[in-house]
Amino acid sequence: MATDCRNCPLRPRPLFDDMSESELAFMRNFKTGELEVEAGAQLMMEGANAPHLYTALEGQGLRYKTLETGERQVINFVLPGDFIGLQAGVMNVMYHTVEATTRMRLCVFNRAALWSLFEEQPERAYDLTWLSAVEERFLGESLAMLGHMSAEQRIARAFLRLQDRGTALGMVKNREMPLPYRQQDLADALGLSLVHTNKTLKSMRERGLADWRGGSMKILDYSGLCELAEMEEDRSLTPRPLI
Amino acid sequence: MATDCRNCPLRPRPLFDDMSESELAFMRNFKTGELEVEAGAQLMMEGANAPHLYTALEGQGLRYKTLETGERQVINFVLPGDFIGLQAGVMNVMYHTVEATTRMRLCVFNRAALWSLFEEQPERAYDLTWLSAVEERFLGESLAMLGHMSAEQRIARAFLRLQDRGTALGMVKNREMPLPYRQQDLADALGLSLVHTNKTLKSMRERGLADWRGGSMKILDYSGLCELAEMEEDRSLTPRPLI
DNA sequence: CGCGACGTTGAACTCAGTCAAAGTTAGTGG
DNA sequence: CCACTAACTTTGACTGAGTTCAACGTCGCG
Repeated sequence: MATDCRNCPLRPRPLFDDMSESELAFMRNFKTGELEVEAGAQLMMEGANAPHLYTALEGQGLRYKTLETGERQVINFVLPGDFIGLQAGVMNVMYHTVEATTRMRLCVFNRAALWSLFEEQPERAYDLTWLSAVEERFLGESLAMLGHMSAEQRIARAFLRLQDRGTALGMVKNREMPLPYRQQDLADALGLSLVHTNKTLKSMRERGLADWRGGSMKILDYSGLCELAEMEEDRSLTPRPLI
Repeated sequence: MATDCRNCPLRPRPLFDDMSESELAFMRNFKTGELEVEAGAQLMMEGANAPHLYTALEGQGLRYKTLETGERQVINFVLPGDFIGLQAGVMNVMYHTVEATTRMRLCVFNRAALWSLFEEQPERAYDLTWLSAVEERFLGESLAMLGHMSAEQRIARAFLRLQDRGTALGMVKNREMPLPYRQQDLADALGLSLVHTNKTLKSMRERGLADWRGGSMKILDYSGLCELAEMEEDRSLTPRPLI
């Protein structure tokens, strides 16, 4: 039973912008259904086109590129509210793969209708560009992270960024949130080897900074982590459009 | 004397998509003038808003982020045809700085008119999103590069990417193109130290791969560089919109 | 119970960073 | 025309964070 956009569980969150009546009407029409996929499913494949666009409703996933050498670069972690398939939508081909890490529920949009969005809903088109610009910003920050930070700092920063997003989505209780990824996933996101990631995680656990085991990540020393990651202690995410 | 968009020196290049009459008319109106800046000028500043958007017409520049520690992360090299200020346009603030490396000539657009672009010119809005998606793709590749490649490979890849862009812009003669950056700029782009960049450049020069000195970069062994960079020898850039 | 996926640990090695100093070049002003 | 400076490049020596290799441990599942 598909959720009506009017009852979207995500949109009421302060993280997401309000939607006008006309936008809502458009979205209800734009949305063609819902999809539930099992953990491990590939939603989008690098090099392929895709007939659908998605917005994650529930569950968690990964975006990654596969390199010629077989290694992976994780581009980002996919959480509820994330729009999936913009590249395929405008460029007709994906340049990274999107995979479900847990079982996921997704809103499905018809790619062919994307053009009508630009024609009929300039606000929504603007929002799409906004999202793309945010992603660009995020990737720029990731680049800086890989270019200039130690393993410990990268992990601290990744944890804090995830916690920020998790907080805005109500996934955090008592500085603890579900993080159902493997160590290899984090290593591939941060440009580190699995072994070194493992050792650094252990040291951070022992030093009482953060504890990530069994699919759940808990921040133990918030201030310490912020300092390590060179991040403000007082942060909040800018509200963003939901598509 | 400002160039009329009808006589745009860039648009006829195969790198750029054709433009319809109505798009051209819109662009002529959207463009409010031209700006010429000296080498070293900052066009956009991180954290600040900007009243204007630009498209580079001539000259070369840099996009970079400044980190808390004072280090820089170069995000990308700015060449003619690049659109500057999308972040400021949609997010009201830049998250990186854009600086002219050489004297530059730029088309100037009024930021306030950006919204009219979305309202009146869905094709142009689509193009803008397209550009943003391309940038996202590029950053994803850069991330993979920093995460998984050796210093030599990163430099090889950077050179080839620049040469691809330079070729499409007619800046390459005999596998040689102007590259007016400092070694520090490349180092900051690739997440390497200046010293190591210098030594790697020397070794690549001595091994007959590529020679970059005095503001000019020449590829000596194309096949060798491609192999090193894990790139196809036979590449071409997808035509893209010019804004 | 055995297999596969994931996590943990130790040892050896190496690529790249840091430090420190000298060389080169272009520009400036006396 | 030459001393002087500032920006950039080059070089050598030393160091260490992170990789690689190779096991071993643990847990859930068919």
